[in-house]
Amino acid sequence: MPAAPQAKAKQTRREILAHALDLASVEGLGGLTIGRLATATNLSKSGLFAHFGSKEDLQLAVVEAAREVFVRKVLDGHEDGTAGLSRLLHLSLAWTNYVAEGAFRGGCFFAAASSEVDDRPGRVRDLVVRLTGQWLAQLEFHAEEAIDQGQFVPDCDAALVAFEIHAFVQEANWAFQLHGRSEAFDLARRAIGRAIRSVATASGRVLLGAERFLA
Amino acid sequence: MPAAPQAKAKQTRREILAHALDLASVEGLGGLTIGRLATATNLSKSGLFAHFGSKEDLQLAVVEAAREVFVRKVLDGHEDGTAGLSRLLHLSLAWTNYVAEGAFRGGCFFAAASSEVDDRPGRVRDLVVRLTGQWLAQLEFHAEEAIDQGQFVPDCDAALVAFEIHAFVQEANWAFQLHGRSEAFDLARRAIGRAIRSVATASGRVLLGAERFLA
DNA sequence: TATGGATAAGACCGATCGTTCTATAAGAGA
DNA sequence: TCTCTTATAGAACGATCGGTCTTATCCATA
Repeated sequence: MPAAPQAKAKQTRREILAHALDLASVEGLGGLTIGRLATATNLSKSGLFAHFGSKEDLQLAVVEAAREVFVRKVLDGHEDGTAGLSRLLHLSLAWTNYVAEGAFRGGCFFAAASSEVDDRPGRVRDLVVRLTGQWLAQLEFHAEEAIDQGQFVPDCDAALVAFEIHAFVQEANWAFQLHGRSEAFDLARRAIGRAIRSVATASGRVLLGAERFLA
Repeated sequence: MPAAPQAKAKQTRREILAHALDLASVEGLGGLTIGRLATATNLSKSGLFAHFGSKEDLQLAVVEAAREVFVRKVLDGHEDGTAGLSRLLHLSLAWTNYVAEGAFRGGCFFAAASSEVDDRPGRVRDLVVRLTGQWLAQLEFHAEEAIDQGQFVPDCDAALVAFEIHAFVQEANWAFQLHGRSEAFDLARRAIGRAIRSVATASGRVLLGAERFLA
């Protein structure tokens, strides 16, 4: 067993994870079979298996890889100075676009993973809980920032705003994956705009006025 | 093969489906294994299998059974004369309560089934698509009724209102199943109230005033 | 060029999957 | 009581699962 993996193994591992991400987003983390993944990567089952100690470790690596894609596509480029309402709005729309563009064939990876692991305690579930919880907390944090900056009304519930935004994007993903309703992403954008506008102050509305995507 | 199943078989079938519903809501439609279901019902694998021609037929029967539970717990008692806004609100809250009360151990059956079948074409997927689509259309229909009755503003988008309500309940189910946040159902109720209130006319607001659960 | 650790293949394990086949209890009608 | 249908059991099938073990092929360095 390699204590420190070499360069070539690292590369193979990356290729495996790329296929694994695609497969898992469609078939789910459970349907991600070592045999099928080996076929997809032109490797033998045992050859592939050697890169991960167990199926659980493979699943953990896949979730981690999915997180990296999410960070790259949604968070990167949004770490500049903007804060509060503007940041919340941009993050929400970037997230909507990322789901709409189909980064994963099977739709939002974490949405698919969530319902699969929620009844199955273990390290995979713990990781999914942690990552999705962090994202939700980030939305809520920016909503609180917006309150502090007077962009949202003082009695606005930041947790409720985060709840609503998160709900809209997940709903759009559901409607598109199950019903093929691509217009659901537009509904999500409008719903996000409505939710934010409904708690925005006059000064907040000034920022909103400059934004597209709002009903 | 029985052309017309007898009374005893009917009863056994019901008992099987009761266990199957419970198992499938937790493990998913795919995790619903004939072997485990046989163990749970104290039947032999083949004895159980004889009641359904195939696993697909078993899954179809399970989805149908889930629909019956949904109808009984959410729709029944709401078929009286009320219409429009009042009906929409009552249905939405009844749905929220039904999910919150945990009719199924694994949370909303159709939410779990959705993400499992959305990438797997077949009769099971078609059925889930049809049933969830009907429910969403029903919400939208009542929103349109509310517009026609002057309870919602004329330029209100009924599809958007249905989208938002559906999103909130599914989000609450997700937050509770994955994060154990039982307060998510309260967030859903408040969000539903906010969404409805934001498109209600003065006459619609009169109806809303009489309702609890609104932020 | 020889050697040694990293990388992969291939055969195999027991378990479980959906499914089929055959045999056996149980109940109703003659 | 005999018979015929129905309801269930039991054994077995090929396939596939996650995982292990042994063997072969690289490639870098000495």
